[in-house]
Amino acid sequence: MGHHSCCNQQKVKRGLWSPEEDEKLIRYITTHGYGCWSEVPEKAGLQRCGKSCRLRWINYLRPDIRRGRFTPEEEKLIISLHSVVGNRWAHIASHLPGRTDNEIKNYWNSWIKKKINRKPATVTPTSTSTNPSNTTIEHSQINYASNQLEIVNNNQDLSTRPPVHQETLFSPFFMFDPSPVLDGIADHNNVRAGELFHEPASLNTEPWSSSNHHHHQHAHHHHQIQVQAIPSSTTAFPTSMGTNTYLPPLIENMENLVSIDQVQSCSIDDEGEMALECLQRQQELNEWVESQNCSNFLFWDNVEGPLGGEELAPASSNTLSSSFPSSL
DNA sequence: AAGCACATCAACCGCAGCCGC
DNA sequence: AGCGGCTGCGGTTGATGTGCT
Repeated sequence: MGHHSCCNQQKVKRGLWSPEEDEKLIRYITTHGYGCWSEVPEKAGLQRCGKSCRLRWINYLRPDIRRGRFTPEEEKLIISLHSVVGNRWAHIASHLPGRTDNEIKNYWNSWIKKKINRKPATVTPTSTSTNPSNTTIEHSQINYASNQLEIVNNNQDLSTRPPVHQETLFSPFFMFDPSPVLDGIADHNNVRAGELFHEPASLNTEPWSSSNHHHHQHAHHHHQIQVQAIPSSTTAFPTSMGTNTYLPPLIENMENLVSIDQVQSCSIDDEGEMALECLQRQQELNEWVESQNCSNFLFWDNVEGPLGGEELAPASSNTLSSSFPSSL
């Protein structure tokens, strides 16, 4: 096997990250950004390869990470998106604010295992449902009851079925109706339900100097941190992160950071869809942000309750302990 | 209490694609 | 055009946690 090409240097540490390493990485990123990941380990004083640093940051340390159990709504979204795009975890993650592709992938794999194990019991003749909310999920039928998800496949496993209909790729909300759950949220936040998912999804899911459309991003975003100040008086980090108790001095600088993608993004994907709808959404988002006094770009804190946020890991203890498994 | 099986999740690996030279 | 460096992605592994017997 051997190490990755970027890790050929002497004594590159592997395995779980220690709290000290995390602190070094956070401290470096918050003060310098990460123009070139290959330079990060050296400059941050880490015996890690750049790839490992990037992974650690993206999957664990970045401030907008959302941890804890997936809510039923997130599960629905994952299922819907997976039925459309297949195992494109990064794409799916781009629609789930604060969730990482790794997390979704892990979730799906473990979930699929359960499905496979339970498969004989889950097959029901409900695939003829006329419920319009399910009509675009062509080969599967999803039942939701007591947070138990049931997928009934028509002779094909979701995990192996190829993506369908690229034109529906970015319209997950056309596949099911989130309104019963989200109405309250929309009312509360003066935002339409669709926006609630759509906008933050494109806002948060990639690190500051990155974007979802990796095919064209490198030259545009590397070697600089796109920074815009948010007139924020409160922390921009999910409380569920527990960062308030972990590294308060280190995250101070980050509160006012938001990528140009977060401001401009409209899920411009490599498939190149969006344009007018995107621009409209951007404008709506800007207006909404202004109307909200820009207190926060992370909606999830606000919607935590209605969306089943009680299922999220309790802020401090759980998150902290899981943040540093090596310290346990 | 001990041992085992299973579940979860952080991290690694290899590859693809892009860019600059 | 070819090469090397870099990033991002998806598949996979391995350590740890948890529940059951």
